Amino acid sequence: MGWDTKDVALLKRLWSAGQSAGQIAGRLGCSRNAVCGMLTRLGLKRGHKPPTARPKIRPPPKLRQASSAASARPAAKKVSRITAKRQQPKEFSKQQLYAILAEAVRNTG
DNA sequence: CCCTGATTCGC
DNA sequence: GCGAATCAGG
Repeated sequence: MGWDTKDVALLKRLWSAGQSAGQIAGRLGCSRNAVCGMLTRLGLKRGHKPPTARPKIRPPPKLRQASSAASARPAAKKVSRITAKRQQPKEFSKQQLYAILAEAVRNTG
């Protein structure tokens, strides 16, 4: 997932527009985790829920993937909705992107 | 039950 | 720096 300037821009735009990480993730074609992580790295976030309780208590589930640092994977989403996954890469035309953006801003602005 | 958000971990 | 794994709350 090479985060291009446009990707980050779209991410920030949709995020600011009020879109959820899942939505942005879907539009960008990546997992919400990537989007959320990106937002965290960018220093965005909405600051809704404070670090309820996530110190660093991570059991020894070592060995996560065993290949690329951050890239491919069945992405079987451990948590919830383990029934079907997105197959189509979801291609959005510029017009379509502008459409969703318009809709997003329409909702927020 | 599902979705959503945030953090931490491994490369 | 990136994505995945994972918990926590609504």
